[in-house]
Amino acid sequence: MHSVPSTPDSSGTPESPGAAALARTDPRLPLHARLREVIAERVRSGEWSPDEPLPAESALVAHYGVSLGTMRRVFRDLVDEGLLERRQGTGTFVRRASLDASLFRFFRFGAAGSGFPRSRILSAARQVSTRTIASALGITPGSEVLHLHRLRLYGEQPALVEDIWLPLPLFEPLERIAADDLGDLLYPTYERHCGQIVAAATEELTIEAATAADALLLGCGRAEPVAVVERVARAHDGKPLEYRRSRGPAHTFRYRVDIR
Amino acid sequence: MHSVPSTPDSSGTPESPGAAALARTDPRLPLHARLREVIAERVRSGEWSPDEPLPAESALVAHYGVSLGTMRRVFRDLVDEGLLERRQGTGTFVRRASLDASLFRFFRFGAAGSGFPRSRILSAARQVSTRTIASALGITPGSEVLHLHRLRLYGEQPALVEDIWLPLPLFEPLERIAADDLGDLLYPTYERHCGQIVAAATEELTIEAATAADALLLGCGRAEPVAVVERVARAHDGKPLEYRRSRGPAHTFRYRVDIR
DNA sequence: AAGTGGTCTAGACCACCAC
DNA sequence: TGGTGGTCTAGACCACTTG
Repeated sequence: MHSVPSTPDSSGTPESPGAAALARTDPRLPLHARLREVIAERVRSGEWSPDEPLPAESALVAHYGVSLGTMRRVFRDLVDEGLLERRQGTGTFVRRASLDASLFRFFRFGAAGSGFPRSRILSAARQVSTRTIASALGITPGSEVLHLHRLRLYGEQPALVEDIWLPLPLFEPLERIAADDLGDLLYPTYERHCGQIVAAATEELTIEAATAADALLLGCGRAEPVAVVERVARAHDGKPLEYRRSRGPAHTFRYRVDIR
Repeated sequence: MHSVPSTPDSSGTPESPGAAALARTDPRLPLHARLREVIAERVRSGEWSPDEPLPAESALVAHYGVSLGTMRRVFRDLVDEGLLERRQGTGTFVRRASLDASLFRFFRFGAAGSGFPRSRILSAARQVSTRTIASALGITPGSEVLHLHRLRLYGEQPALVEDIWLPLPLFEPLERIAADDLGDLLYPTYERHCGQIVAAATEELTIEAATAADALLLGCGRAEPVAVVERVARAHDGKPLEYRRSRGPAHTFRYRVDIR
């Protein structure tokens, strides 16, 4: 028997189609780490939409010429990383984040408003970016951004005041949508009208005194403490998509962390 | 499911020594999940100290009669869970948490105090537990607890006021230690003198107005907003070990979260 | 040098889901 | 029914740490 243990490369042995991509990665890394980067790069490039499954693991195993165990290790890492999700019997999918609900983990409101909060867009207009906004969005100061100002309420109870800034060439389609049609959830709107998928975010919590304008909108006293959540939302490739500043009365603020 | 085809139970075939423990788990679960619970239970029972390695994976593979791949899956899950840590060439160890530094992720102080904060114990005394304390510690209201009151400072700058409650039969040894000898870090002290290892914690952040006493200690105005961090620290088996309430000036508060 | 965990492979069978 | 991911096994070799 001519056992073929390792597919020696001597003659014109046809390599796996994906071998070239693997060869471009750091050869000092373990194979699973190298393959993980290759797959992650394909995901970040937007090659697969969150609605279409990736090729089956068996197909990718053949494509890259690795074993099933290695391929599964790659997938498990990417799932842990939050890039993918797997559904048995269905396939492997690019994960689409659902961050809109997350903000409300920070605030507790009268149990009355158990449902989802409504949004009222107070204004939507072009604006020249300040240094802070430009820095958050990774753009050059002075370039134009779209600015949304909105109020979120539970029933008639004001809960949060938000300012949202979006880099402008990218989010131009939103300008042609009536403020009332933007919907309560913005991220699906970003995806539908601008093709931008929010995949991750960084939030920073601080405490400040309410401005006169915010106090009026929130129905709290002037200079009363408010909790401020600053969020930068990003695409899979890390590109900043949104800079958001949300304020809510400090007495409604509560946040839980579990430490390992 | 996934009945193990090998090792039929027909004759007097000697089963693996660990088979009995596995048999006590829910047979509908995958083998790796069942074995994970068995190992986790042994860890939580305190069978291994954080300084002694667990048996090598080869030994456990033989003991439980599972394959190496399954054993490794179990270990990887337990590492992800934060229960264990593995060091190549050295062994697998019960993880000991290092939570003392974590509190200071919540607060930013003058970059001056770049080092570690000092602790000044203001008082240490027995106390009858209130309902709140008893509920946090999972003990019956009215039972005795040890109460520590301390101030943490960067240089001469007050940073945090803390109240710490410890269930009393357990932490009695601390009463015989001079307040000045408790040290800046309490968790190593708990381990050394009471044999209690803190493995996890839950923290809850809220915003309140400073009490007169706290304002005095923190050097801030009366009724100024303060950030409150309430922590329940637990052993590996989930038993509450400590209830802690830390307050710091709101303007020094800052917290970052990364959302997948 | 011996023992530990880390990587990788090959192949079998099972459970779930959609068509 | 066919294809997907999930589980489990067996065994080889490598890399790291310690004595």
